[in-house]
This record gives sequence, structure tokens and C-alpha cells, in this order.
Amino acid sequence: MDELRLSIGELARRARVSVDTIRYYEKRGLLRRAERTPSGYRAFDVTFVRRVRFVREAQGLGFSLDQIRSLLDLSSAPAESCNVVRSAASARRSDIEARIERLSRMRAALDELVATCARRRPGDPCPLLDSLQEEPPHAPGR
Amino acid sequence: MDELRLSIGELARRARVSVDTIRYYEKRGLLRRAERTPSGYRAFDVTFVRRVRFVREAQGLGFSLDQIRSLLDLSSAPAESCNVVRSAASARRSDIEARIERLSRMRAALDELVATCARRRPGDPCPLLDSLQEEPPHAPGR
DNA sequence: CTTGACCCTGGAGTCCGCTCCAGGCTCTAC
DNA sequence: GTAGAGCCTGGAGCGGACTCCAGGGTCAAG
Repeated sequence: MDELRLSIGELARRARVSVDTIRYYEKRGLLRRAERTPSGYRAFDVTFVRRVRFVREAQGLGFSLDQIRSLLDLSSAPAESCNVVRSAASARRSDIEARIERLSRMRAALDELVATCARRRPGDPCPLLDSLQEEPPHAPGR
Repeated sequence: MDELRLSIGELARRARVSVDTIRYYEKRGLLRRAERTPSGYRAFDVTFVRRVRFVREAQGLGFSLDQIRSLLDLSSAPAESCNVVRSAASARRSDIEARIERLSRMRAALDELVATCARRRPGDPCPLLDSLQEEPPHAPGR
């Protein structure tokens, strides 16, 4: 396989995932169909390595593959569709922002827990459970 | 059912989950076994409402049920086991911290994307994909 | 004392995100 | 030209987190 094209195994190694995972991502539309060698082998552009790594990172942060696809779609949208991109991006942004806030409350609660645990007796209220008690402003009930 | 005890249906309504979900959480050890009425119905303490909501919140942030259980275990550990609690809590804390950092990078990348999208032409590099490219210090290859 | 809403258990089914396998072709390397 | 690693497709299997169902008991209202 030539210098700039990776076999599926190469891509998998570089992105630290399995070959099956790559094929699965392709099937799910997270990776565009790779070119093929005359014999039918996939030949990936090196840029695929980043894409795959991005997918894994985002998964680690709790995004579903569908969400990640929409994140990736933003990145490759043509400049013309700028308004669409902008509004999609800011929707994602506020989702991420909200996650950060909730995680920060958890972090604070854990700090509190550590700080108070020496003087806590069984039966005292737990700061951890309190960290996420706000009613969502008006979540329309799932 | 008396004033301070909730039936499973009541608990489910208040916590905005299904009855089956409650039973499932119980089975998975996220909720301690509830008391039973003479006829065998579960009778939950009102505090279960918070616990269930906490579980859902934490799930929304990308924690698995097993991780959430360990988070909850921290909160109910007796004061005696303080050192254990403290170290578990700080492990969780750094996990959360890392998530916050990675989400912040994503947020920054989205901001960048919005900012540059007006002047971006197809083929220009995508800031989004760049946001998570750092090699992990030395992940031991899965 | 029956109807309808609610509860019980145990187990099957579903969706997601892989992971594994069968059966078969390809590609160096000896 | 044959061994062995790698690739192909299609499909089955799996663990997590539910969701649904069958078959049956409970309970308040009329």
C-alpha cells in the first residue's frame, strides 16, 4: 500500500481501535467510504486517523455515535452553509456547556465530601446527592 | 400507602423514570432493597427520589451504572472508613476533572468553528477535529 | 363482589456498540 | 507454489441498560 494510503489494519493500529470497529464506523456513517485498491482492499487517507481518534474521545465523554456524527458533519460542511453550521454548532456548544456545569457541581460535591468526611457521622446528609438536585427548568418529561 | 412511603409507581412518577427502571436499578444494586408492605409491595422512603434522579443525571453525563454505584457508595460510607472514601472520592474527582478539560477543549473548538466558518473555504483545516488530538501521555495500547 | 388500576416475579426482547466467526480472496516471502 | 498474515462480506453473538410480557395477587370504588 502506497505511502499516503493506509490499509484498514494500519489505520486501526494508528487509531488504537480494532479493524472491526473501523468497518463498523464506516457502516454507521462516521467515516466516509474509503477508496479501494484494485483488489478491493480499503485504502484510507491519513486524515482518517484523526477522525477515528476524535470519535473515541467524544465517546469517552458520553456522546453517542449519532451525536458524534453530527459533530463531525459540522466540521466538513461547506462554507456556504455557514448559518446552518453556526446554529448547529451553538446548539452543541450549549449541550457541552451544560455538561461542564453539571460535572463541576459533581466535582464540588466530591470536594465537599472529602472535606467533611472526617467529621461526618452516619446519618448526616450527603453532599454528593445534593449536587444534582435542581429541577431542570422545565424539562418536558421524557 | 402511608404518607412517608412511596409505592413503586409513585417513586417512578416523581423521579420521572419507569417502574421497570426502578426494579432494574434495585436488581443492579443502585437502590437498596426497599421495605415491603404485608402484601409484598415495595414501600420506598422519600429519599429514594433523589437517589434515582442522581442516577439519571449522572448517566446523562456519561457514567455507567457501575460507576454511579461507586459514586453512591461513597456517599453512604460510614464515617469510619474515611480514608477509603477520601481516596475513592479523589479518584472520581480526577476522572471528572479530566472530562471537564476535554469538554472545554471541544467547546473552544466549536467556538473557533463558529468564528472561522464565515471565512473558511472547503479544504481548510477543521478546528473541531483538532480539539482532541493530544496523544494521551502514555496509554498502554488496548 | 366485581372492575380496573396497581403491584409481584421471572424471563424474553430490544437497541447500541461493538466483537467474533465462517468462508473465501490477496499478497508478500520463502 | 504454498504458508501465513491480512483483507473481504454477511451475519451471529455479547454486555449494558433498559422495556415488555405472561401469569397472577392486591386494593379502593361503586
